[in-house]
Amino acid sequence: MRSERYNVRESEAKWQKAWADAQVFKTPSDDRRPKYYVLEMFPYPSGRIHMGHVRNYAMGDVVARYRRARGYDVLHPMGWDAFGMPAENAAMQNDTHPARWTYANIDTMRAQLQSMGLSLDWSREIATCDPSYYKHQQRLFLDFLRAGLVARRKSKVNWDPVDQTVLANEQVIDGRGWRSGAVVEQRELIQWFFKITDYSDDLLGSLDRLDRWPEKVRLMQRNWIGRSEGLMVRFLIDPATLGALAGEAGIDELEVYTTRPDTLFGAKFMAVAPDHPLAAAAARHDPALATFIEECRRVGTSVAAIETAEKKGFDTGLRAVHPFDPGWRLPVYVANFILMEYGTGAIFGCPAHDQRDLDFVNVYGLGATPVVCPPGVDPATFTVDEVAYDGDGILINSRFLDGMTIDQAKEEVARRLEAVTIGNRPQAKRQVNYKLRDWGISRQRYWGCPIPIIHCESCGVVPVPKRDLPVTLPDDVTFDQPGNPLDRHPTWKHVACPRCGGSARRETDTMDTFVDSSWYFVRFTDPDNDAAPVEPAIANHWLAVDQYIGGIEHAILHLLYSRFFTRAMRKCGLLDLDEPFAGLFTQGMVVHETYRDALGQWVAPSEVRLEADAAGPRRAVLAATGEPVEIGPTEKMSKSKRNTVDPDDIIATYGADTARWFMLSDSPPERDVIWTEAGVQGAYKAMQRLWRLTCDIERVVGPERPAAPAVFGAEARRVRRMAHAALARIEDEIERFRFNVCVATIYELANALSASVGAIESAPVADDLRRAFGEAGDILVQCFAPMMPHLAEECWEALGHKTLVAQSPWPAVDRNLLVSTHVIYVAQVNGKKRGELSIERGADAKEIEKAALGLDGVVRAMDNKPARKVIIVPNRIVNVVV
RNA sequence: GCCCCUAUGGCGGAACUGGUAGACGCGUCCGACUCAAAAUCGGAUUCCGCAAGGAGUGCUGGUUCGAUUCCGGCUAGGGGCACCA
Repeated sequence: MRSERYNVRESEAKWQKAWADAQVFKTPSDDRRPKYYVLEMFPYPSGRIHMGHVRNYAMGDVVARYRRARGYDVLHPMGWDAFGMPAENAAMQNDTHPARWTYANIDTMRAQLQSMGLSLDWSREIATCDPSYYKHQQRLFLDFLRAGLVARRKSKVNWDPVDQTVLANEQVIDGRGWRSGAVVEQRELIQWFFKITDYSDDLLGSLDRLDRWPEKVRLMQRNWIGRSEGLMVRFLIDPATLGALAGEAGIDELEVYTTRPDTLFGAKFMAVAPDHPLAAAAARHDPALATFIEECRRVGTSVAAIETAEKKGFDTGLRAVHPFDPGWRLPVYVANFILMEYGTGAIFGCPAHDQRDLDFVNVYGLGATPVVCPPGVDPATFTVDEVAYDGDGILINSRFLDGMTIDQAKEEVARRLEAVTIGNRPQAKRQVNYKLRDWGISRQRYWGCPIPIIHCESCGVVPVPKRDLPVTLPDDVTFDQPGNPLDRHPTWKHVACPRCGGSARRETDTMDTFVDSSWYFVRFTDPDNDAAPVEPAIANHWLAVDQYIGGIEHAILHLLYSRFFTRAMRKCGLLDLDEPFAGLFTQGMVVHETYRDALGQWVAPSEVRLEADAAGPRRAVLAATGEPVEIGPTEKMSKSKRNTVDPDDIIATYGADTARWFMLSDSPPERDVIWTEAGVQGAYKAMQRLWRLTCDIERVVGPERPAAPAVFGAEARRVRRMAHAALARIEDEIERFRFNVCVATIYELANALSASVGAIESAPVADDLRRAFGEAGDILVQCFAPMMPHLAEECWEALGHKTLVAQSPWPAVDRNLLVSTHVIYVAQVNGKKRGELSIERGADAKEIEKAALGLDGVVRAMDNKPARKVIIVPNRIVNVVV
């Protein structure tokens, strides 16, 4: 007789050791079975794992264990995204070294992850801050450089004044640094760039083929890449208006990019960005304009500034000639709402059909002539004053375009202007534009991968020869002042030029940490390779990642960069792969109620006692003092609001299986899960119930499993049918990432088996039924094994197995059991249920109709009226229409 | 401003491609066991109604024998992008 209570702590330790001893999760490199690569986004070693990690890795582990049972050669690795600012901040605050802080955190978090019982191949563990990793990243940089995918140029950058470093566009959120939250400033610096824009079109077009990605993520990337089709149009400047500028180069014309060439006859003005060369040229002769430009710069690009800023402009005095009318002049303004970074930094303004242009002319009184008339509106009376019209319609007030649709007019304008030649070039050409910018990777920080470049006064920019890699970070650095410790290190940056041997200077910028995470999934396929970043044959075998799982917050940054890296590595001959992640799942967050005490201070859940009040509202008090606590909104777990729960505490109290089970029950994986104490206790009870059920089944089955009988009796058939139906459903739901429905199905099976076993009063039980219970018990345990692996091993052993369930093949569904001889029809009258009838499968329509019309409920509802029509849906429903 | 998603009992959520709305869990109530409690087990639990029955998937209109599911129009909540020409 077994213990009635499942001892979580003992069992979890025992089975974790058993898995490790048998090396169950180590992925050999010479397996012939079909491969399956499942990966969860690797963590930043911040100190301790949080519930978000638990959820992420619980899901990934379900997939890994399920695929392993289904006979796949599964790769399921783990590593550390280990470079980054927090390590430097910690170094500053605690007088430690970023490396020591990082590796200590890794040790802590590794132990925590191991306590979760994840089926990871720890022999492949990597940390991006290890020279054995970043050495290869430096090689990749040099490969990319040789392939023309790296650029070094002066550019306006987003400068984070708190972190004292540059940020990529993707890392600026609402005008603030994504990490520090500081308002970002604009600075001009020389930066290293990865030329992600070389792949704008490919990165966009390939999204259509990522059919196992969430539509939401594809859409976000599509918008981020921001493709638009338009026309580049050259406007000549009327020489008579040049004034003091006469004779200067490059000011005789103004090129603009437009997606609405159809509205050319609605043009009222031209405008250029304050940074536009034309603005600069004009400002040299006009101090007032120079002052205006200076003002524009000061306002900056923060969200608040943009929202409150009025449309302002400064008339340069220049006049542009309308491309279709040599006598038509357009004033050229410098305007604060034109961005130098997009298009050509210059526009023609059509106020009637662009809100910004309309706001602008309403300040300067330039008027608005509508040139697109909405359907059903009289062109003679159609005017635009406060709200620009950007909808569909027919061209008006536009000479030869009148009567055309917008598309026809765009085509006509493009066709005509392409045919006009000015100074050997056509006046216009069609052009595709993207919002996507090249990826600036230079960071003025210490704790990152050094960029392997040497600056020599005579040779210029010289790549570090591959034989000299890695360029390692110096250990003896100080963090007692802001700025880059590498830059102020006494000796590190002084080196001999590899080309001429003269004195030279190392590049002191390090790479953006997003570079580290853009190829780690490739490195996992061959992590010990010292000769090269990857072995193409091995990488090509394992990649693409079959299932990638992580948070939606990486929808753009990390996923877009990784897609770029895959293409860049392909160009360098390192990979033969289109896309890195064939399947992507973005999980929801873990959220928790927030609590505040009487003073408004945040209170942690562990300090709060919830008091159930029969019907009234829920109340909470401080556990220590009984003082009331206000229950606030349920939000993402965060340290600042103190609404976190430590996974360690949960695992110590309830076990890893409980935490995993709770994460998978109830909430659909893509939605937020609300963490509650009651929910955890529910999961714990479920675990104990499953254990008791297994013991009950084992008692009925007995020590020896009977052989399969020639014929199963009715009850045995019913038990087997329940088990196989649940199994079929669970397979389907796991593959569709519907773990909450899996959990529900497991409960259903457990409830049914429990009732069935409970009904057995005493021995002896017939062999066929014992056999059926044994089989059903096995299926039940194997179904929850991916989710509660420790409990499953304990149950598997209790059921008399000598093997590990982690190494057992997934049971095969016996489809014959799922087909029953009778089906239940729902009988409806006028679409309302009035009864049901059990009838032999395949009965003909007449028979079904007769049976339905004979049901009491149907007769009553028909109220003596004749049936006008009877609709029969095979095996489902019969509807009588009266 | 533009784009997208979501809305089902007290709560989290089920409902295959239009076919029994509310599976499963939490909570609550009743009962059993117990001196008592915890644990466990059994039952009830969308709303109105004693019942028969009726209403019901954010609101509203439509298609259909039949709509949580499809289409149109709203409302609310959430998210992404954002002077992108």
